Amino acid sequence: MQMNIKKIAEMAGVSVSTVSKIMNNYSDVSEKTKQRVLEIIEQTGYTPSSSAKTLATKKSNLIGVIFAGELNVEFTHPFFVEVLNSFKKQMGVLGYDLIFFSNEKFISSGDYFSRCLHFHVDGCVIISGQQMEPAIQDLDRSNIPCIGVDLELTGKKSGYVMSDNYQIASKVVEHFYLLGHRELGFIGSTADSDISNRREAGYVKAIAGFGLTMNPNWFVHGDDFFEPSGYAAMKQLIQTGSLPQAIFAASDLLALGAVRALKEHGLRVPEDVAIIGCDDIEACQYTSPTLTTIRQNKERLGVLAAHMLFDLINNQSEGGSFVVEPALIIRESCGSGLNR
Amino acid sequence: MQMNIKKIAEMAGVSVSTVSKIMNNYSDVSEKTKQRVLEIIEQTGYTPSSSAKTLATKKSNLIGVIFAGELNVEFTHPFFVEVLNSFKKQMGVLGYDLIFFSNEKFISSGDYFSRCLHFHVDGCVIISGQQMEPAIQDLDRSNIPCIGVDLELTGKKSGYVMSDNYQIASKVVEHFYLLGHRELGFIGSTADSDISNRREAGYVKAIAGFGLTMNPNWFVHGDDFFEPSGYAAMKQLIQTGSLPQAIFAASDLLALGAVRALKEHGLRVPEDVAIIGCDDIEACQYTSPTLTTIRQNKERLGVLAAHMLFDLINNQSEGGSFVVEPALIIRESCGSGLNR
DNA sequence: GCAATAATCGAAATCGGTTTCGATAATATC
DNA sequence: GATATTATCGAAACCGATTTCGATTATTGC
Repeated sequence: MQMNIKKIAEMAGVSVSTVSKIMNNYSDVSEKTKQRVLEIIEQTGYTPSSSAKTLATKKSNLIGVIFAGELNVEFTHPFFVEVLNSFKKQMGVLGYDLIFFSNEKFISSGDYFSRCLHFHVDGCVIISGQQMEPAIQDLDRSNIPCIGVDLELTGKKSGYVMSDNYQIASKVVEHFYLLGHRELGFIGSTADSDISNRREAGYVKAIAGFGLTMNPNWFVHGDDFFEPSGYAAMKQLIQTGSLPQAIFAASDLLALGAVRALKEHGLRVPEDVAIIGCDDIEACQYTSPTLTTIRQNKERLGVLAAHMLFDLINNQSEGGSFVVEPALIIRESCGSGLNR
Repeated sequence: MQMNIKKIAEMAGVSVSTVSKIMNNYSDVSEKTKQRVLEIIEQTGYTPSSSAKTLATKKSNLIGVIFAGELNVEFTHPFFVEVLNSFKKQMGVLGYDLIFFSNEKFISSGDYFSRCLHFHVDGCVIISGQQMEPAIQDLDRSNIPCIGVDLELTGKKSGYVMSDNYQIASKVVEHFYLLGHRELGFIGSTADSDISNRREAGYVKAIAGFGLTMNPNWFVHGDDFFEPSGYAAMKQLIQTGSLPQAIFAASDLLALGAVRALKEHGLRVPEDVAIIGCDDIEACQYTSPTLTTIRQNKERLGVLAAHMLFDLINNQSEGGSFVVEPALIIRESCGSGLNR
């Protein structure tokens, strides 16, 4: 039989308020009655209703998770999903559960803000590599605590985490440089991808930083971050007749697509062209050649996002951002790697 | 300013009940007042509180998502995550949002049932390849509608979806058979993995069905479904000195691990040993050789799970199960494939 | 032993909705 | 025009918790 606080109170011969106080660790209840009530709660398996509690306290202990931008990725995105995994675990330790807005009736209109109010979420995390949609801006400007993952949220109750994209690019260029490559190319995603743009900007800057000159003809772009786009972009590059010695791709899948195109044209990786990807997805270890790449610290990103959100919720922070350091993972696609 | 139904009622000069009726499409309210109220709702951006609604109606429009078993997978599991993606989308179309239990305070004790009551979920989906834990049994036996993914739930308000593991195995054996292989091996996960066991059982049965004899020495097992386990299992097999002509691995990663071990010992795939994996994860396309595998219809599994759950929630079904057909995806790891 | 203080408990208002049922107004029937 | 019927609306109870504040009881000080 489904329990509620009233039944527990009756069974224990106390008032409803006393039971509530016991559940919430109030001090003005004697140890004796506390034990008696606790025992009954144990026996009956009573669990308080979250809706009643949220209604009364205006706290839900729920974190909203929003995948903004390209709807077709979500759970299947290899990078975000790992950040999310770590975020979920850490948020769980902090005492929260996660809610994913999927109800098409509301999500299709993109009104995430209303949904957050509807569910009384204590905060939310927004995962996106795209530029900010208006719907997300509403959230950012609201006083619902928000953390962006790879999304620069700047509202008064907002913050964000991302990898240091300049450092990513800089590590790539350094590695290429030390291997003797001076002619560097780039394969990115579309112009509306913040991530791709930041990586490209960092790359350009790093190239200049190493005293090299960049050749715009070696910079090409696909339609997204997936393998076929990398393949198409590489083909395009090959057809120009002029190839760089080394190419940095804004994602591992773009890199793998590029490798496929090169192989198809009888070119060898890394002998003819060296390639570095980005993200270190699982497949990198199993491809041929295995893919040298930049690994983002996904676990750390998730943990940081969780803690920042927690602090924001508890007014112990004014928001801001955390940028985490990436790591170069040397495999075969650049040739014999020196180790750093 | 945060709105509520009372303020809306005052602004429109009607009673709270009238506003509620309008929000819920009752018929006993005139078109004129309806329009007036709707306009105010639109202007103020009023969104009803889910907790108040849930409290009053005992319906939350929330589906609980539970990852049972190995806690280290969750969002990063390549197969489940795709099923989940499809499930989420379909559940969204049916008007539901998803909640993930992560609060360690409760999840560590495994009491999913309490959590479901706590949140008043209308139903839940349980994702697992392990044998049933007691905590899941409580849920299965309860009258909370439950759907298992790769988990045989048999309660009166339960159901499940899974791929036809016998058919999976049967397609593998048929393919091997037509390629001329008669000596068949198997690499599985641990003995407490339902999935691995079902695939192995199906495999054994199919071997017999094709009039072949099975050799237990060619059946080995790893500690999980991941790559290193496949590598270790294959090494173990190699050390026995006797190798089968073809091997079916219970997961793609196990298969890839086996490939690595074979290569390391100077053996070629598929020339020396043919390999078929299972799941068709993304990496299969990028490895060398590319991996022939069995693809499960993840999208269909997710959609079916959603619809079954919906029917269970609305008492339009007595539960039961759906088994979906797998497909053989021919790539390079078995040699020139005839097309079916 | 009595007043002052502290410990313990409960009544009742509140959170924001839903739903029943009765009241009133509008319309139809003859 | 009186009555029956239907359309429209609102009062109030309810869902299951929290929290304030006052009442009662127990303890302490002297």
